[in-house]
Amino acid sequence: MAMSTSKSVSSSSEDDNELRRGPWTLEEDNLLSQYISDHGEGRWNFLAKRSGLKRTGKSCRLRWLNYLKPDVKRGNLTPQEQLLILELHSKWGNRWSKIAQHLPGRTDNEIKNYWRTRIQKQARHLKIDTDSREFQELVRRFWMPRLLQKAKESSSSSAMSIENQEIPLPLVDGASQHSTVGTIPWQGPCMSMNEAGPTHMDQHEQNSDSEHNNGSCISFSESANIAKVSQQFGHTINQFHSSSNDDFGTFTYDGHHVNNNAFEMNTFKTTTARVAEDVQYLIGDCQMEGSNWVSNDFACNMWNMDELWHFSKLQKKDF
DNA sequence: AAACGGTTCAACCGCAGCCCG
DNA sequence: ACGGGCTGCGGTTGAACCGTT
Repeated sequence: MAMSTSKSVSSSSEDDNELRRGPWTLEEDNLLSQYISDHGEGRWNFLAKRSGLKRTGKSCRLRWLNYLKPDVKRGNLTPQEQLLILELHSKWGNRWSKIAQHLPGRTDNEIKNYWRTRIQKQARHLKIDTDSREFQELVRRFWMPRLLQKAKESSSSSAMSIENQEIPLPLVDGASQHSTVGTIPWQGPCMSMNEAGPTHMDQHEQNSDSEHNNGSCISFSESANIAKVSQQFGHTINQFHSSSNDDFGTFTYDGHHVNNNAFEMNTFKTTTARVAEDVQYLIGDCQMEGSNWVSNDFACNMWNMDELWHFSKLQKKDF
């Protein structure tokens, strides 16, 4: 990756005192890593001067946090992580660093790139504004079920339960202690179209009581309340079987006692299948021949644009 | 094989907020 | 209260990569 951009990399022969810009070399990486392991991170401008790097403190900080830091996770985002990003973005908008705090090992830069290159791109293709309710509906009713399906597939293929994949559900803004770790943030396929958008709702959402919803239809703003995600999940299940109890730390489903902190794979599978059924209903005959979204690698690569397009058309009829 | 166009992601920039003298 | 330095955030850029023709 050692190349020089006309704009960004200064020639060292021109002026040894000039700051370097552009891609980092292996030597620079080693120098920075070594300095930080010796002296710790922080005081970036000081570090930049003392380490011998011809970089700004800012550049050093960025390189460390986004690339060199040992706990930075490499590779594609998992479906679970993608789900979490969708959910958290619906709540917080472009608060990348805040979102990143809830995805261990992922950087704000990475999440921002994911959003812009994957999510926003799809919205652009569909001529949908990502701030619109239409888009939020699309996310909730189309993408999330698919990610959920994908998560299920990846979980079952690796013979791991969801709990073992360590999908952290954030405890945020004084969120209820009932919030859990390891719960997929799915709230069900139907939402009220009369609700306000996802922004500026922090105070309101703390007071919103999802128990007042009818169970099958929830508002987007409420569903975006991460603190209640697991609760809503229980209600979604309740929609099918009316077997949940009021304690959303645990609930029963199909006669099984399910702990929200680590709900069982069987439950997850069954629920996913039902969500998929629901989405099949929503999409109906509009599924394109040969576009098997279950087998498509939609979560890791492109979404199926045919389906998205048809789905967005369906939605537009609703508006 | 080469050219081309689209996509990805590391890195940069400007700005805002915080802290401290 | 003010100004300067530092840090962190979000938006943008562009080279490298990848798939298609």
